[in-house]
Amino acid sequence: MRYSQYLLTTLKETPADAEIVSHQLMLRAGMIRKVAAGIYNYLPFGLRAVRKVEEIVRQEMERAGALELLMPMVVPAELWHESQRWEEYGRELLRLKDRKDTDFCLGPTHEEVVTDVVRNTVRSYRQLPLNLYQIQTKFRDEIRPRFGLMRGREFIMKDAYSFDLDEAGADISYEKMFQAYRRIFERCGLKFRAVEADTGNIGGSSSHEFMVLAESGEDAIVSCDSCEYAANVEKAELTAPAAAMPEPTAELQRVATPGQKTVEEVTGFLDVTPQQLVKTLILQTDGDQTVAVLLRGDRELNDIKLCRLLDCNEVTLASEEVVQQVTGAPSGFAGPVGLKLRLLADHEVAAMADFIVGANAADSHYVGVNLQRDFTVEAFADLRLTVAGDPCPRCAGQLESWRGIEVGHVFKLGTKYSEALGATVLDDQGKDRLLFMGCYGIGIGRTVAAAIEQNHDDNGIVFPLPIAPFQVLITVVNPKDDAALQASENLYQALLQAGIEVLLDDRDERPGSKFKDADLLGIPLRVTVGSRGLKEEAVELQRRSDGARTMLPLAEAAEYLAEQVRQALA
RNA sequence: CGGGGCGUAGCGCAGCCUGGUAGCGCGCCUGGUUUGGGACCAGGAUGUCGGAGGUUCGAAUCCUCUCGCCCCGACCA
Repeated sequence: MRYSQYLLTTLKETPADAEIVSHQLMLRAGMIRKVAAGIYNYLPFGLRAVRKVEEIVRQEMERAGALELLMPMVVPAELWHESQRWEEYGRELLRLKDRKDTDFCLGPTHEEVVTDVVRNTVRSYRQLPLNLYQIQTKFRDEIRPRFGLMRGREFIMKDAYSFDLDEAGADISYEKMFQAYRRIFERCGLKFRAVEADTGNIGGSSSHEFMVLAESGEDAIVSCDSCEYAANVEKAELTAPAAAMPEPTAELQRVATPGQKTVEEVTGFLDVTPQQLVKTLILQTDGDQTVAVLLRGDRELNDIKLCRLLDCNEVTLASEEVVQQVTGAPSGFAGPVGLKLRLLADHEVAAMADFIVGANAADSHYVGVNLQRDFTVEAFADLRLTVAGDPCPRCAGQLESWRGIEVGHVFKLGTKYSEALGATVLDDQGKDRLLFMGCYGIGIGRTVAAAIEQNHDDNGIVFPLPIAPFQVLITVVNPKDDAALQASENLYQALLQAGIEVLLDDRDERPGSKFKDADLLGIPLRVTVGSRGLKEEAVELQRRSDGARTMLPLAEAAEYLAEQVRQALA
């Protein structure tokens, strides 16, 4: 491709509304342009990177035995009614009506549709196992899209769905996809970790997320420093401390704490540590239950764990009015003593004695509080958010924490959808059997963004070669210099012949601008053709990754570059 | 949806408080000089000041409403 004929408008200045570096660079390098919140144009240069990732995904899916199909983006509501998700999915599901007033939605994921395909086409266990995938535009009406392609409302996703006769088969399919994902992200040149994850509203029994490690990641993950355990903090388990409940030593006593509401205020006022306080959260579920949860003062609630325990979809902090009504005090003074509410406590609380709680009365707390003696709870459970330093649930190690960008997610679904939609096959006994499913997603655009997040420097993008829009960039220092123009033209043609993806910067621009653009665009191999080198019948090769420069004899340059590309792709 | 902020040329911004000719830098177009790290000279184009209503002789500026966008929280590939 000749730069002079390409649509590639780079920006010198960073657009004001881009916050994270991948978004800024994608905008500056002319990869994407925003159309509306969370909705983007993929410009030619950006689309090439997207296609690269798609191609790697395709190859690995095919290698794993999956078959590509394409399902519609607009999905009739009927299918979503069958799975109950029309009601359950919430407002991320963009609903619309056609001219006949029939309900449709824009597909945010395709379990229903693919299950419909399979129930209508697969009759026998002999057609199994089956894995169908597509690469398609999804729409989720996110509450808050952000960070460019990192969290769009419209985004390109690879989604695969496996179908097996039984759970053992489904486990094998899951493992195959797991390995395929590893290969995909390795080939994309990413540093990542597979972690245990919550299944959210996709449902199913277990899942793993593939996290690209990056400071800007929206997810917190923990991993063990001595075993293989790694999990999203939402999911990370904590085993109950073995310590027995300590004996009370202090009397229950009410103290005045005027205006001291937060944990910091109360502990500061009483000159104690947050570890000596038990906070009482008054929460409401989407099922309109009100419950109280006890946590050690320095801990945070993991609402996903609580939801699982309460079998609800959402918990929110109760409003000031509700707190006032159930505790008889303004928020900040709630406590378990005498509280008439369902009362749950984190395991850690069971190991505490002589602690501090709110007194359910304005401006006062209790000190010297003890379980059993002063109040009882309905149950102890694992309810808090894991933090770095917590013990590993699998071994004697300690957990470390990281930030990650979720680029892939694999789920074991079981029979949730096959049961809802009635997807069965006949087994070897001639009996109907429900299919065991798995589903597997990769955010294509997000993977590109994550790769940039992980591979850039102050001057711009540093594309890993396998996903670079072009592999080689030829910079003609002065296109008015006929010898240089001719030499670069020859090199360009030779590289095209060799099947190399090459961009020839033949613009009549000052060299400085071209070099700046070259750095910004991040094409892995840059060849500079100028009079300086041509005197020695040579061109200069500079690697974007480390800036290393070498002179290449003109006659061998094409072959050498082609070999470099081949090696990088091997 | 709650909280915070912003909408003025393609991009980055000033002007608004205290109403009176819409500006700067970069980019873009034309011509010339220049050519190994964002050149220089000369000339040029570009705005319904997010939108609607109001106040006023007069509104980018003041008032009301509205739409959009960004950031922090709950959702997710």
